[in-house]
Amino acid sequence: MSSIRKNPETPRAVKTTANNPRKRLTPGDRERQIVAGAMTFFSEHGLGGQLRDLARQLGITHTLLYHYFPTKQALIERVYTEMFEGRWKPEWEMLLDDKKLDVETKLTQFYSDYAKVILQSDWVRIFVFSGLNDRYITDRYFALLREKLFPRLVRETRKYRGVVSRSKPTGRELELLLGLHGNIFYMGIRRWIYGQAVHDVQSVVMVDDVEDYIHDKVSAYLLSVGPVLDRKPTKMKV
Amino acid sequence: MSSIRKNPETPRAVKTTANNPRKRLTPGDRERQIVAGAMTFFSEHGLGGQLRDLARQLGITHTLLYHYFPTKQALIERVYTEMFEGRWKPEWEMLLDDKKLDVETKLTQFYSDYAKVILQSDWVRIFVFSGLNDRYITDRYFALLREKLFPRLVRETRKYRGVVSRSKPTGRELELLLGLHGNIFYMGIRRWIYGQAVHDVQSVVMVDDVEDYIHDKVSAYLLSVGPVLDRKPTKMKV
DNA sequence: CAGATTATTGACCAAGCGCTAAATTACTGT
DNA sequence: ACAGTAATTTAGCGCTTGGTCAATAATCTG
Repeated sequence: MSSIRKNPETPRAVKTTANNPRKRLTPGDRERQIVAGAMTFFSEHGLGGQLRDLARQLGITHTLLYHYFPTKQALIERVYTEMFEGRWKPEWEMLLDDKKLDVETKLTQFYSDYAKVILQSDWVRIFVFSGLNDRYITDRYFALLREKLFPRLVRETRKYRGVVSRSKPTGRELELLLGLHGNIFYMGIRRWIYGQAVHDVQSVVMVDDVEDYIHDKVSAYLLSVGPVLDRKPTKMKV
Repeated sequence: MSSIRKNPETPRAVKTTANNPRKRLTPGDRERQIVAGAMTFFSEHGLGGQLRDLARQLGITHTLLYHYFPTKQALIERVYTEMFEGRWKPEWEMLLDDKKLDVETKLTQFYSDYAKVILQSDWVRIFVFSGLNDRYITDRYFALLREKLFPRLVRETRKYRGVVSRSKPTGRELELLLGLHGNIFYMGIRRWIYGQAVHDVQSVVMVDDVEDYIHDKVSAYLLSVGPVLDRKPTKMKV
């Protein structure tokens, strides 16, 4: 949708003039350029952004987009796979399966690196756009997490608590875990959806600065999950 | 924008026929009906949803909307104020200021009631839509939180930890607090943006079921904030 | 029941949308 | 140099959009 207020600055066209002649790229280069441009473009204007505007931003005409992608949806799906499916690192699973490292180190290392991948404007915004839209990627991505990540985190958490059960995780167990996971992602939401500072971190890409926070969050999670889960759920009436 | 895929079911018009004649409401009733309809409509289709579709859903023509609201933006802003500004309860501040209650009870009671207000499809979705769009409400809403809520929560957290300082909260302090806050809100995001179950809670309105989870989250926060903050920030290289 | 009022509608507009087809113009190999 | 290929553009089609305005009809007043 992108525009409840009419777009403030119309992207300036890169006009084809005498000293700025029509550029002719190889199909491969042009396609990569389009996909890269589409990523940032859609992350800013939403999946409903106008192809004419994207084209203008790239300095080409919108019809050229249709030369490379038969339909807008095709371009979007290309962005999906490249940005979300393509950035999952199998080494994360290996790290979490490593029997030599202690749990706190593993979780902290994993989420530090994971955060570097997903805590970026493009990733967060397109993800949320998709969630609000048709959930095309969010559904698939959560399926990925449920298969490859959450079971490992549950296992490690139990190991940390000294619990040996291999049974299906309880609702409260999962809820606390998703609390940690959401905690990390919420930093991205605050930064790139609400435009609120993640404290003192104002750089375009969140990197080292957040590592302390992530370590804090992981520690807080591990520190509290045992006592909280061992406590009986006492409904406090309000 | 709402439609990357063409809208699946077109809202059926309530046709004006012989046995379903043109309804004539008082201006007050009609206006309320429009605003109420707009809330759910915009929460589903985004602020970019078509006024014609909203009108069709209400059983009127889109021109009638312009009789009550001069522009689409005016209607949206009306929704904003009614849904966000209008639902903040001053009694929350009184509850948190109550000197007789212990911290854990206060936080749990507050977030339980707060969750009932904000953890609803309309609220969460419109909030996030706005964040992705122009941040019109999110900015104003965060200003509200920073003024009326966060200072109280910081104060209570310190009281719980036995810390007497009244100094400006540190980044890590705020980050852990926002972790709790985001934890609560993240339940709504998961449920109404990602369409993922908040474990075993599938009802349209989240009510009692989440209270245990909220209590868990508050406990986890209070339990861990002291030890984590007392620990030196040790950068773990990844 | 006549007439005034006004809630509601139908017809319309200019701009913008995704998308198509045909014309151009920049490269490539010989 | 010159033809062939194909990357890129110009022109345009059908549809939708936010918004306008005069016509219609439901209700109120006398």
